[in-house]
Amino acid sequence: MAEVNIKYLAAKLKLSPSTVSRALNDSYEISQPTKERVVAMAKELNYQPNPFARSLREQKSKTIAVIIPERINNFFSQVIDGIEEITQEYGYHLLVYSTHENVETERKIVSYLLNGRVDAIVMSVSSQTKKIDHLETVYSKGVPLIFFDRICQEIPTTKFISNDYENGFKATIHLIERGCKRIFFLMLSKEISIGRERLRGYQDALKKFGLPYEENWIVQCSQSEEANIKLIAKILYGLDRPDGILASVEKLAIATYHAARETKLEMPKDFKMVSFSNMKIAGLLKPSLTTISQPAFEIGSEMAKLLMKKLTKPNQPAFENKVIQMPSQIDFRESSN
Amino acid sequence: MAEVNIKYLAAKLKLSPSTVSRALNDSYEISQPTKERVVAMAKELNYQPNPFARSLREQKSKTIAVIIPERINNFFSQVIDGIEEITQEYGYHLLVYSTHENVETERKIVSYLLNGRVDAIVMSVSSQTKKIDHLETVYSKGVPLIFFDRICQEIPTTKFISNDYENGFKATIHLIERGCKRIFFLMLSKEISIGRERLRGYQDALKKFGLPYEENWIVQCSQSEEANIKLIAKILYGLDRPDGILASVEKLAIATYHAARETKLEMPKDFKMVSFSNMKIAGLLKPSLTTISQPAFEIGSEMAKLLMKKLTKPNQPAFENKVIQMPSQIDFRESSN
DNA sequence: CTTTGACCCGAAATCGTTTGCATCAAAAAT
DNA sequence: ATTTTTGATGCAAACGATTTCGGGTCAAAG
Repeated sequence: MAEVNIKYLAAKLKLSPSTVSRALNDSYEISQPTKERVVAMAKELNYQPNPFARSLREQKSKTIAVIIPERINNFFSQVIDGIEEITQEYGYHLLVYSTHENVETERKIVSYLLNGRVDAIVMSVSSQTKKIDHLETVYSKGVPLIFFDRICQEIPTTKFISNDYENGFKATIHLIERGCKRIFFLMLSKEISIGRERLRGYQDALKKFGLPYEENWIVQCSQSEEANIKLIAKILYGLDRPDGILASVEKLAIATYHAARETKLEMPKDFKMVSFSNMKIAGLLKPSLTTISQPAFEIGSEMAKLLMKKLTKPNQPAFENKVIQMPSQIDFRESSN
Repeated sequence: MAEVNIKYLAAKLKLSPSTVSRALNDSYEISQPTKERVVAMAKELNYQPNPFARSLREQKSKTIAVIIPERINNFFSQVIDGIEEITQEYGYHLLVYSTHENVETERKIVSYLLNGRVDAIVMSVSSQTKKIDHLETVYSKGVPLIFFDRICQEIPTTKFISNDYENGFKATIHLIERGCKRIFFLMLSKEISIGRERLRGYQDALKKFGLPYEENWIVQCSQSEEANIKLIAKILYGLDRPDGILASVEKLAIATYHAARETKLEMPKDFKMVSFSNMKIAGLLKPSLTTISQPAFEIGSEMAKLLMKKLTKPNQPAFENKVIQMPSQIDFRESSN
């Protein structure tokens, strides 16, 4: 493990550590020949500067935290791919955390990150997050913070989402046009912004067409897959069962497939469904699923670009308090036809 | 941003930084009353030790790197969930990198990690990895290293895989029993260990049943989804097309679904398929897919347990040079019946 | 002949912790 | 009464990099 550090390098070259440092950082104070000599030797000895020494001195870590509610989810995976695409060019590293939709875990993770370990945080809040004092702490500590998808409106920073309202609206209209009269809305939690926007779109669409709807058509699901399947199956068994379903997140669409199987109901004959989902194989399901998919990769890369601008250029202002919308795409398939 | 550090804390308490440090680390040298006073003040001022100063001093980072070939893959996501489950308890952080199946990217990522940034590396090598000098460098530098799934046999460390040979064998026999005579094997690359083992199982099963097979039944696919679909479609259009397919990785099964659709062939009527896959919704596909799924979460958590033992206890030996097998599960579904 | 400035480099401080060693008072042992 | 032990704390060095400050050389300018 005999680490080769800058002092060792300096000794080898019969130079001082300061000169070596400057040479490696291409300082104007060092002569060309010396620079070359240093760089050559550094390469030969395979010198790698100690990241902690540097971080300590520079007060920055070249590391970004990404906090997501769950890992087994195409949307979030794609977003991270998008982020990495950009940050890798700049030599930044990604610490990835999953909250598993648990607020307590979220609070804990966030608290780990307040000591300068990361230069910025990119996050999508858990569905259970109601109190947001931990997020306010992050903001007030001055850690650059960006939200996406599940955003927290109260914190004045930049947020990236898709046109959720519009797509909730469009999807509902699509179902109405396909003849649905009793359209249910499945959501994870009232807390999350994304669900609320999609819900508003749904409600406004019904209103526009003068369709009545009842409170219990808005179904609050939980984190438990089994519980959700049971809940949805119960709804499908009911006398006043839906003829249309709008699932605000992918996992609820999946649960609905299982529930449909259990109740022996068939899409799109017995009811139709549209879901927000970034599943790649939506077209291979039985029946294939009509989806509204967000430009996940682009959301990730756009966020990263904004971050890199802020972190690598001097005198950058704080992130503006605004919401950036990136359009989703609707793919019509069998489940709603 | 006025950071509260140990010096500030010491001044407030009218103690020296060393005493404060020892008190916070619960050293026996410090009296109980002082300890309490220090801890109380630390809490009040919300003191968070600077991780870089600590890492620099301690020569360890409490960070582990996880390197995977792709993010949009249930198997890898589950593995990471498993790792995180354990490491989080110990206060370790996870740097996650994707190579996108690209060796050059893999080399670059690995080289970033040789400077002590991480205390250990957990990885699954890219399908293109043939030369392994970069991995040897990691090993020789003494960075604890564990492989999983796509392992590198040449490096003498602990590796975690599933019973791939056995399952390749079983899956093939299953297809044979279902009447298949011309079973093709789809693989990503000859380089990856996992593919080789599964292939051996396939070959031995055919041999056992005295079934002849031709070289071109072993199909080498690429990274491009489209190219794979075209390739498989071409095979399915062929006169000597397969009546059974064993896909050694999930993405090739997906490609086969698309190819089948293109060629208007139907599973399981025209050909049957079994795939290695950790897809959760294999049962919802049309037709539902017979899968061999690895205990991904457990693989992750077992690796993490081994790591934590090594990293948190004193005088731990290097990882043994051995392969740990964790049994997969086969779920028979329509695609092979 | 002195001054100026460009150029190249080194000593030492700094970032925030941890820790080996020194200190020093009080209690215990002689 | 003197020495030894014990317990609690402080001083200063270290970890490995960057950077401020300053020193020296040499050529051009005054």
